[in-house]
Amino acid sequence: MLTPSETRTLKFIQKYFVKSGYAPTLQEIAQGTGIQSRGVIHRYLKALQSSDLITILPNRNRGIRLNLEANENALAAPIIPLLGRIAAGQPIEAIEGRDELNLADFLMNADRFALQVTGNSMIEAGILDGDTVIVKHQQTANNGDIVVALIDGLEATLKRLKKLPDGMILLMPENKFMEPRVYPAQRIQIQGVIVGQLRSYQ
Amino acid sequence: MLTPSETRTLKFIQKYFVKSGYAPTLQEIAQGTGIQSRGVIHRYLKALQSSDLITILPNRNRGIRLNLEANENALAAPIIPLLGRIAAGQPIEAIEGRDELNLADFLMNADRFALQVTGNSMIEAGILDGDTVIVKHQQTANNGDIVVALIDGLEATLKRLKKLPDGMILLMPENKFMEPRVYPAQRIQIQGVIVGQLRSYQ
DNA sequence: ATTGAATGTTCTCTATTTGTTCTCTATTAT
DNA sequence: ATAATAGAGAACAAATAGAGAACATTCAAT
Repeated sequence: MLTPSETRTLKFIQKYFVKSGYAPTLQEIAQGTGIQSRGVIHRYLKALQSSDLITILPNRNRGIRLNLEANENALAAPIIPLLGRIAAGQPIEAIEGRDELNLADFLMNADRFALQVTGNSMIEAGILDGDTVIVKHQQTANNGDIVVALIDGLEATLKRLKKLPDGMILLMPENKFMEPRVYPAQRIQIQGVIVGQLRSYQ
Repeated sequence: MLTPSETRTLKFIQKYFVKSGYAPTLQEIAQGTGIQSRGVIHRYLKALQSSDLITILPNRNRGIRLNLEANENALAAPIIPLLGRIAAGQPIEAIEGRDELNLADFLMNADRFALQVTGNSMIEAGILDGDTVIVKHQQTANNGDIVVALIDGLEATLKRLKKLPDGMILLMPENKFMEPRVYPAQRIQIQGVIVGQLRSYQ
């Protein structure tokens, strides 16, 4: 089991690796984690090596190898390191004040549920066939929300909501090959509003 | 049977575990449950150990392990109900044999990290400006994978990978307004492969 | 090949936090 | 009255966190 300092050290190394393609020096780790002494860092590295998380190539500069593949066990907490922003043709840029992504904050809540999407009606909103959407259960929605709507109590559909001035409701697909449809408000029942979307490439 | 204070203590530990990935100190438990004395907390921990709910590693900082039963009851496991499939103009259809979505299976592993995407270069693959991608840290990738690539050890970019027969590497944006680029293999370093993508609408 | 700076390594030392065991007090239910 | 529960807090040993000196090795520039 890692101590918080060891965890901090490992995360910094991982981050550094992705950003620059090679391992940091002890000095750089020290700076990045707010410590003055290289000796302290070295002690943490030995601990990480004992846990099989890294390999130290002895007496080599930047001689740290990450052993993350070997450690296939899932993490205890729904937290993954958030390294920063990536844009085409630029170095990865740090996001101030945020260095981890907590999926619990992001998605978990008692009134949420998931739906798998089939079809391409929302493809221009970046929701593809096979994606999963996280829906917050609620009866009402704002103009422009993507909602799960029940039509005539029968058909369910995922569309963008537009309330028209005459009290009618417009359900808009995000696909130029499909047509928006207009319904009187009483035929439409909102089941929930999209709060998240996710996709697996595995 | 647990006393109310013991239950309160256990709940706090479970919560802390989910949030941070390691156990709290006695001091932190005390603060979190509104108690002044570490000695009191220690007594509760001993009681929880007698009920086989936790294991105390003696004389170690943060040396509390949750035993199986306590782990299963931990509230915030990264699981949300998966209701079924939704398609345009049809009722929600149940998915056989799956009724929950476990984000841990999906995303969590020691060798994963997150990046926030800026720009529109992957828009036709359903990855929009502001989305977060989950990347598996690895040096190699297959043809057609979406990868985080480091060009000349400097610029990082998110593109689809094509290995050309002549040993060159093609980095393809998924945006018809942008051009693919070809590089000699030694200029490109693969930092990881996309295994997931997520978006928040909140 | 030589040299000097940077880097890795091993140490000793210090301070603080943490776990642990006690004793003491107060409240509540039986 | 007695026992169970709840808490405060003192005292001590161990673990953790860190600084920094000293030395060996590596590495890049000359």
